[in-house]
Amino acid sequence: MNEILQRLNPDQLKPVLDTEGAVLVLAGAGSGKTRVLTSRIAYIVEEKGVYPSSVLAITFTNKAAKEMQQRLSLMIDNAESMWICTIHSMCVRILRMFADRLGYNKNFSIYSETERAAVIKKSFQECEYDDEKLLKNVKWHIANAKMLGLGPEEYRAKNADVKGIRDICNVYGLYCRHLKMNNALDFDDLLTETLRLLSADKEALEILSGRFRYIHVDEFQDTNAVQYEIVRLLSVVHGNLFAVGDDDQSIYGWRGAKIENILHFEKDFKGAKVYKLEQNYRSTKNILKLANEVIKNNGMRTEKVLWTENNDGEEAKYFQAETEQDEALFTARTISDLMNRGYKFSDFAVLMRINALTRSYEQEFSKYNIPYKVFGGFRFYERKEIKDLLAYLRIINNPFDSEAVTRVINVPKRGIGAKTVQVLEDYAAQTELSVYDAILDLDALPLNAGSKSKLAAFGNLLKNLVVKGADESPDELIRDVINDSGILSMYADDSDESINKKANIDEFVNSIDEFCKLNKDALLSDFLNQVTLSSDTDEMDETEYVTLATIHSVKGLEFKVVFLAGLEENIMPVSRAAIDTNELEEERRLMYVAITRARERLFFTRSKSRYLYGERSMTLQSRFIGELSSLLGAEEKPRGYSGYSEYGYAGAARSSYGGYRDGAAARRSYQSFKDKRDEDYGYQSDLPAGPSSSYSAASSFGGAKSAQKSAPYGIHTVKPGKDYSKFRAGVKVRHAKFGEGMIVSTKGEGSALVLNVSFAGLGIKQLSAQLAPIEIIG
DNA sequence: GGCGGCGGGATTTTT
DNA sequence: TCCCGCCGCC
Repeated sequence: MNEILQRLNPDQLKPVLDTEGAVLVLAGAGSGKTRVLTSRIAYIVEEKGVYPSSVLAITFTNKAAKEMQQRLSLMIDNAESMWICTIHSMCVRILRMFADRLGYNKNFSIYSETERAAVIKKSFQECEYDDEKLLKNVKWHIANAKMLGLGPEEYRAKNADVKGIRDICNVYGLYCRHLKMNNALDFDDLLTETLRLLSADKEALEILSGRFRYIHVDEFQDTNAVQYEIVRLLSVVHGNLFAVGDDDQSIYGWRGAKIENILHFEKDFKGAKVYKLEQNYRSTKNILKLANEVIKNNGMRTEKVLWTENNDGEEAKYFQAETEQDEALFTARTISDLMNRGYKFSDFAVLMRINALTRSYEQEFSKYNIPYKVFGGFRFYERKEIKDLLAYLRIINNPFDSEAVTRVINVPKRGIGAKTVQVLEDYAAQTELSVYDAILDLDALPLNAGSKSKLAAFGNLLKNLVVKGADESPDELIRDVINDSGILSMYADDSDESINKKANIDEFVNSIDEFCKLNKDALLSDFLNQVTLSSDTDEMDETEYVTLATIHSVKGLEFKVVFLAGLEENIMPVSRAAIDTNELEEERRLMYVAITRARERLFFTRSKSRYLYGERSMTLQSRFIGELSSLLGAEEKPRGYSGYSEYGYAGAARSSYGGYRDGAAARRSYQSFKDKRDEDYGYQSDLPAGPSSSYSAASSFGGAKSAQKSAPYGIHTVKPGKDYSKFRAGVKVRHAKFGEGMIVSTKGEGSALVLNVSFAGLGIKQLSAQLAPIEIIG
């Protein structure tokens, strides 16, 4: 134990030893708040004799939870009996414990944003509204009401002056009814229902607050009103609440997070003690200076100035590109340069405000054979083919889930169309049963014989699956779903799209296998909950790749080298923030979060023109660059590309994948995936070696590219001794992506040989002979 | 009821 | 640019 405490500085030690009552730690970025949290938990268990099972720790992501659990299991016994999870996971566990008291079946479905939107739309149409503007309004208000924890009636009462509030709340009410009928909860319901349980059911509150004697909340600045209330209720008896947060890092205001939770902590919890951590262990002095410089422009914050004993480090660089390709190219080359100086791919992150900016990076990184992974944006589980399979699983888990039933009633095509579905839904609504019940109650339905027989077949399919669900494990069930539903018949042709989708399905099956292996005796509902509550950063692993991510998704993470891309007005800050001080301040906090992710080197980039939303337009430099101008080092001039002498990096030859995206891929082993792929889809198992060929293989694979966890980058070897002397002006080449072209000039020699190649319709591209996916033709 | 073609709208950020 | 929804024809 002493060993653990000795690793803390005096500021960190104080809150760790202050074990009783309410404690708030204002922890600046990189000040070791995770260490404080884990040390404190270890301390109360080891020194104060607190049972691990009395400990609750709420984290912001599943990844953080997993890491904390791992660290603690090294420090103390019985760490697995602690509840360390996100607040949503915690609520799921609580709700399952008390589901019957709330009128739910404990196998309730959890609806993500997609399902929510679908049900809202359905409710909207059932109310016979058709004004598109009203629909948008409804969506906004439902989200708002949920954030505040208000039901339809309460919300209407509180917003009587809002135009169209009647219509809005009609739809909202119907939406709630649908979810209830489907035995489903959306993300917000998980919170509000838990809160309802805790405030209405004294016994439940007693049981829970009796169990959790010591409550810890990480990223406290990002708790919203409902979450705050849950935490408050849980700790009201003993008052042992330990909250860690940083108001400067509050970036979820749009999701209802309230900085006030931090700012008013002392008022809300009488006798609360507040500690500040301002020493940063992560970044260089130069990086911290920038962080402090930006954030001081915000008005509403607790005064804090980060300092460090670390070195000055490199000055941050600012690069203004002409186009987004240039911007990505600069980054790709800088990464290549730094790779020669001992950095690893996993040391780099390119951070951006919006997902839409990743494209040019994906292209350039592929060209340069820089492996990357995209976080944020479309998740693996959001793909249509995966959602379809998930819907089948959801039905098995919870047959009342009519949303899932209607989703797959005609997937694959069974000749059951919208009209038939309408009849089923009408019947379900009248009888207050589910669509599943309606299908099994065919005789009562006003349908012709043809439709009935089709429905009967579908009903049998579902019934059999549900029966199997009673005693099969998730990995067996998914195979039943695939076999019995005949879903693969949809992707029987050999188009790229079908191959891609089948590969995704394959990965999905693998992910279930892995889940079952990791969690013995796991139930289907455990898997489904995990899937809906996981984010793609949860899937980050030790593999070597560059991280392409939104700033939001890298909260809590750190990288040696950070590129902050797209520093332009209307992107960062995003356009609407220009007119609203609160929003602008949140954008500035985003900037602060982004800067403080960097440990050693920081690059700011922007493009003077950008292709966005289908058109190219000129951009304006971000105001945040202006706020930093006094500190920014010599601007990196766009100097053609002649300034870069190094085009390769040591070890590039080992990398043969162009890059891969999608989070779920990370868990699958490359080898098993490859084998499977080869036998199932008739792939050549021996891809021609070398960057060019494997790049094209990767690109044709679209989203299914798999991380190579078990055999990283060593799988394909580069064609030995590429003969660079053949790359001369006038020679025709074929590029994996650009097609045929002709070399117009060359520069450098050996592995540093650079080619200017002219492609029809694309103009002249500059390519590395060693790395670019090109080959000589004719 | 299925399917192809066309037109309009969209892009903040996510548990 | 891409995706989705709608419409009209098979």
